[in-house]
Order: sequence, then C-alpha cells, then structure tokens
Amino acid sequence: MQRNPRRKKRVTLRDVAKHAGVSPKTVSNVLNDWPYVSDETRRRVQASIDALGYRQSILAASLRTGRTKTIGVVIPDITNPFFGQVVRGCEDVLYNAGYSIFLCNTNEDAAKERTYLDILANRRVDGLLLFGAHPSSEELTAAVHGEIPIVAEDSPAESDNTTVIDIDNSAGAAMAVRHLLDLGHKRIAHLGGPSERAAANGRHEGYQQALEAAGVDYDPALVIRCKPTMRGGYHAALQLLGDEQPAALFCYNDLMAIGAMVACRRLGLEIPDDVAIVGFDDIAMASLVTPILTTVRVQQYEMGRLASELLLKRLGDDEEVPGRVKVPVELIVRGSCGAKRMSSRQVSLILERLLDSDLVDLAPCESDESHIASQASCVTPDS
Amino acid sequence: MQRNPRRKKRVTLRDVAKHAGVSPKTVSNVLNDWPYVSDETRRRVQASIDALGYRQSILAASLRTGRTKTIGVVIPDITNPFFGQVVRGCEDVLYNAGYSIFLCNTNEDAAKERTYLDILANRRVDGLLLFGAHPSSEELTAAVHGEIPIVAEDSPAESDNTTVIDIDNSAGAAMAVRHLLDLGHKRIAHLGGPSERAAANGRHEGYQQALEAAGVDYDPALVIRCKPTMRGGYHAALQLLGDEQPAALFCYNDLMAIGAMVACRRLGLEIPDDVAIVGFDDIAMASLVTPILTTVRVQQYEMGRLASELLLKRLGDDEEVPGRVKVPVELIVRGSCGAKRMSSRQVSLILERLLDSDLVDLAPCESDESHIASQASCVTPDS
DNA sequence: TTGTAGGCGTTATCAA
DNA sequence: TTGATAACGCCTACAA
Repeated sequence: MQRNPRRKKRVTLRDVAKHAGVSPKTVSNVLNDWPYVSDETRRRVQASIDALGYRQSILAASLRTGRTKTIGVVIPDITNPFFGQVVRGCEDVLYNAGYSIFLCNTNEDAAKERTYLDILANRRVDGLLLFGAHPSSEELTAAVHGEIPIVAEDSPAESDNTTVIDIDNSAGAAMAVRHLLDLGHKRIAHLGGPSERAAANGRHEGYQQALEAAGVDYDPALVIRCKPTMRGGYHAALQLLGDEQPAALFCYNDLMAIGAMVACRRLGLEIPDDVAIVGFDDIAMASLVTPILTTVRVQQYEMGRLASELLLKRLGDDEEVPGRVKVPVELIVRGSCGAKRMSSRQVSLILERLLDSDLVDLAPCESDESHIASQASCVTPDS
Repeated sequence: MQRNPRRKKRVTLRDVAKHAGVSPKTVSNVLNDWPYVSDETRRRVQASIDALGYRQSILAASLRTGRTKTIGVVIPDITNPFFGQVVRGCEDVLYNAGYSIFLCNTNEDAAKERTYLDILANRRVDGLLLFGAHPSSEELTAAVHGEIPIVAEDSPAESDNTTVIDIDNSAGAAMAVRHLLDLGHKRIAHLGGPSERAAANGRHEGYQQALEAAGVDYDPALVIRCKPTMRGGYHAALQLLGDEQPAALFCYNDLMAIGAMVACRRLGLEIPDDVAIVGFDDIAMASLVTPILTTVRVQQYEMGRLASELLLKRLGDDEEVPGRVKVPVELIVRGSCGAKRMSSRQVSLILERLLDSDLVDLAPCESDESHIASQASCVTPDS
C-alpha cells in the first residue's frame, strides 16, 4: 500500500486544507479563483500553500474535469522552417489561453502519424491541430474516435467536429505557372511534393490548370514528385534537368526549390538565365539565396494563429465555427524567375523586410491586427 | 452525479472487463503487456477493446503510477533553426522511448520561462530539457521543487538531479577570433548575445581570451550585446560599423551574423573585403548566404539526442549519469572571413553537404553512430 | 494466472 | 460561504 519509500510523499490539497484548517473544497476554490471565498480564508490558504510548497496536480484535476488544457500539434517536421513558423503561431495563441502543446513530428510517416494520433487521444488532449498531415479521413476519425475537436490544414476530412484550413494551393500554383508562361517559358517542369499531402496535390492541380488555360500540353515526363525537402528537390531537379532540360521549374515548396538551385549549380546552369525557378511558402531561406527566390507566400505564422483561434472557438463551443476556411497566398516576384534583374537596392529591401520575421524581437501582440483576410494577390518587390 | 448528459459516457477498462468476462486487472495486464496472460484471454480482451472502441486513459494511469511519460522541452524560440534542430533530436529519441513532448517557447522572456517551468511541474512531467534557458539556478530549483530530473544546456545550476551540457563556447569563440587575428585583423568587434544566456557569456569570454592571448587590448566599445536574432545583429552591426568601422565581426550566432551581413549590404560594405564576419552554430542558412558564412559548428541535432539520452538515463536511475558533459565545436572556415576565395566547386560541395541535413529523408536511425565524441577541431571546406 | 479492494489528487454535489 | 463525500479511470497489493 505504501508508495516507493525513497520518494517522500507529495503534498496534496488535503494537506493544505488540514494545515489551513479548512476543507479541501475551500482550497480548491482558492486555486481556481472561485469568487465566493472570503479574503481572510483565501489568505490563510495561500499561506499554507506557500508554507508546504504545494503544487496542484493538473493530472488529477484533468481526470476529474475531463479537460486537460492540452493540445496536440501534429506536423511533418519541426526542422522545416515552415512548420517552425506555424507552430510558433500556435504556441503564442494557445499559451495565452492556458493550453500546453504536445509537439508531434510525423516525419512524413503515416504509421507514426497514426501512432501519435492514438497517443494524443489517449492523453485526452482537448483538441488537435494538424498540419501537412496525411489526408485519409478514416484514419482521423478512427484515431480520435470522433470526439476530439480538430483544425486541420488541407485535409479532405469533413465532419462536424473538424475545421479545415485550405491554403489556396491551386490558385497560388496557377499564379506561379502563369507568371512563368508570361515570361515566355514553354517547358515548365514541376517538382511536386508527396502525393499523400493534400497541399501537394492542390499545387499540382494548379500547375496543370495554368498550363491548360494557356494551351500548353501537360507532359507527365516534366513532373516528379518526392519528399518536400532540399534533398528531394536536388535529386528531382538533377533528374529532370539531365533528361529534358526544361526552361523553368515550379517547385512544391521553397526547400525543394533551393535543392533545385543546388542542382543547377552542380550542372553549371545559370539561374534564371538557363533555368527559371519558382518556389512556394516564402520561408526565410528564400530571401537568402542568390538569386533571391521567387515564390508564393503563405503566411505561416498567421496560419498557426488562425488555426489555434478556430480550435479555441470550437472548444468554447458557444459560437458557430466554420467548417472550412480559406487562406490566401500571394506571388512574390524576385530574382530566380528572370522577370527582372534585381538591383542591389531591391535585394537590400527584401533582406531588411526579412528581419521583421524575427518573432522574438516583436512585442507580444504586435501582429494582432495582421490577421489573414485579403485575397490571393500579386506583389512585386517595389510594392 | 451524472456527467454532462450531452457527452456519452466513456468506455472504461471496467466496461471492457465486463464485456470480455474477465476482471479489470486482466484487462490492465493485457494493456501493459504483462507476460502471464494466456493467449486466449489476451485475444478475447483485445476483441472487446476493439468492439467497444476502448481507449486507455493515460491520465488516470499517470495519476496512479506517478509517471506521465511526458517531458518538458523549454527553448527560447522554435522559429530559430538552431532549436528546431535540437528539438528534432529530442523528439527522435524520446518518441522511441514512449515519451511525449511539451514544447515551450520562452521567447527570451524570464517570466514566461518561470511560468512554463511551473506549469510543467504541475503537469508532473517526468523530466525537463532546457536549452538556452536563463541561468538563475534558484529559479530552476524553486520551480521544479528539486524533484524533476533535468538536463540543461549551458546552465550554471549544479544539483544532483541535473546534468549540464556545456557547449564548448569559449573554446569555439577563441578559435574563431584567433582565426580572424591570424588573418591580420586587429579591430575585431563582437556582436554578443543576451547576457542572461550562459552561452552568450561563454562566447564573450572566449573572444576576450583570444584577444588577450594575442596581446590585443579589449575595447568595450567594440562589443554590443543584444537579442540573438537577425534583427538584433542587423542593428548592432549598423551601430558598430557606423561608429568605428571595425575590420571584423565575431557574432554570437549565425542569425546575428546574417543580420550583420544585411547591415553591411546596406552600408555598401563588401564581405569579406571591407568586413570579415564569423558566426556561430552553423545553421542551414549559413550555407545559403553569399559569401558563405564562416562559423563555429555546434551539432544541434546530436546535442538534442544526447541531452535526451542523458535524461532517459536519469529517469532509469539505474546508472550513474554524469553531472556535466562537454559538447565540442569546430571552426568551419568558408567565405565570409576572407581566409580564402571560395571556388564555385567548393561552394557546390558545401551546399551538397547541406542536403544531408534533411532529416526527413534519413532513415530513422541512420545517424545513430554519429554521436558527439570528438574534440573541438578545425575543418576547412576541402577536408 | 486471475479477482478484489483500495487509493492516486482533484473537483462536483449537495447540505449545512 | 464552507464542509463532507463521492466520483474520475486506472494500477497495485494481496488473496484466491
């Protein structure tokens, strides 16, 4: 019956109650800021708490209340700057609401994702935030038993306890490809992301649509799909550029685009003169490479905030929460597509704007007003 | 007595037991892979579990056992690629050991850090992993009540339930500065990190030591300390280069170094001809800028793994865990310090090596053998 | 090998 | 306003 004797017994709420000469409930009332506690009692209880070094067990409270104040955030890889930004957005919002985050890297592995979903459900997280997840809705539903509120980026899953955030992937991709077409490119290849990611499929569709709209035949030989990493982009580009030598590359994301740039370097191809490249996301790295990467911007941090706020609303369950929300994107024309030769001044401007992405420097709520609301749009460096 | 009637009652272990016609204990045995359960019973129980859609409550189990299988990972900012890498290392190890991670961004804010430590203690995490934390050991001790095993990077806290991981900051900094001295630079400025970070102080010391060893006077006017971000580096460099025009900049980390590069660009200064720059960490971005950043490499991912493994050992408490561990660093000489003009081939090599940092592409345990063991050393691109 | 009887530390429901 | 008492869902002795 005794616990491990090595460990001294924990101070419990009961002990505090005894010490303060009140009932357990009263201590609980003090801890939870219940209004109907006399100041005198409150002070006495607080004194006992301090004296005994009492720590409330959120565990026990959660077991009793059924709420853990805990959110599972599931992403492919925290090492990808895109998700770093997203998670930061989540954390800023959730921390202020009193939630703690379980961080889960799936590493693009469906099995690990399922396992994590399982664990999170067993840990009784109050909600789930899913980014870049595999889209199989059955999994989702099964894993969480239809009981946990979810906000998921680019998931086909449709259910009344789920909100889906749709990045405007196809529109963004179409803008990028149209831009390349406008520059006179005909042979535009696509380095696609994994087909298990809905976002990758959306961007692939946008690519096809833009070609079709321009009367250019879709050539499957110009499309390679692989892991959305620098290395993935590197190898895909190597293969593509070795074979067919397309004039332009539209990449699933910036990481792949940068990998493609490395491949071009290896092959002795000049960017943008020999090969034009466009990425997607606008991560910080995109502004650091030479030439600066033309890309389709997704407001990552804001998306994390938005997702978290939607989830919070769902948890409050007093308001009607939309089942589907669209996040706009914008084409950022820079150096790698060949639309313009960037002046040194323009480059400086871009880099200086990049400094604004240092979240640590920002006052806590400085970006409060910058919520996503605008439509997909096109921005050039001067604007 | 009834719960919220809206929510259907959860299936409990008892229900499963009843359904399977066995005792709760038996179900528990099955769940926890107790060896002495007949296959037949195990199968029956498992069938009932599936039939009822039962989910074990880790919460309740934790309350009972006193272990949550949960680790708190506290970092300044997940948006900083350095910590993204570190956290990934932690996750890879901890996931395999069955632990879930609470991710906590302190945003360089001591109050938030304290609050998080408090929450984590109340959540009864089994252990704590602290990176870039504020060094006040009293806080630590108080916050966790001396009961939670800790592994902390660069913390002065010394106690028997804490292991400290010391990055070899002063040695690394000294190597960097000596390198600049060897190149003939006399006026070497230091863009230092916040003095609340022990690592920043260590690097500052190394800077001083190297100067002293070379008989160069330490000039406080050549040192600015600020937030370890691109923006911080940018503003510090602007100030430093405006005033005194030092010949070289040694920066607390790569982010600041990159900020400094942006500042140089703005001032029309060429790197490395007008200003030589050396960073610290070797994040991916360091390989992407032009000229490529000379830096002092810290094996971030490996450090995350190491820290986690040490913590796991502490939790196993069967082995003697060291109270202090040193992590070596190495000087990576590239383009921004002016030691050499990088050939295009050399740049390609560096970039191709960068691709290896795509963790998603790696097989789960491919990097198992690459644990940190070597001494601080100096590497040039050709080696 | 399996069953029984608490108790882990809270909060909720009453009544006082 | 506060006090007793019963859950919350699981695990661990111990007995069978």
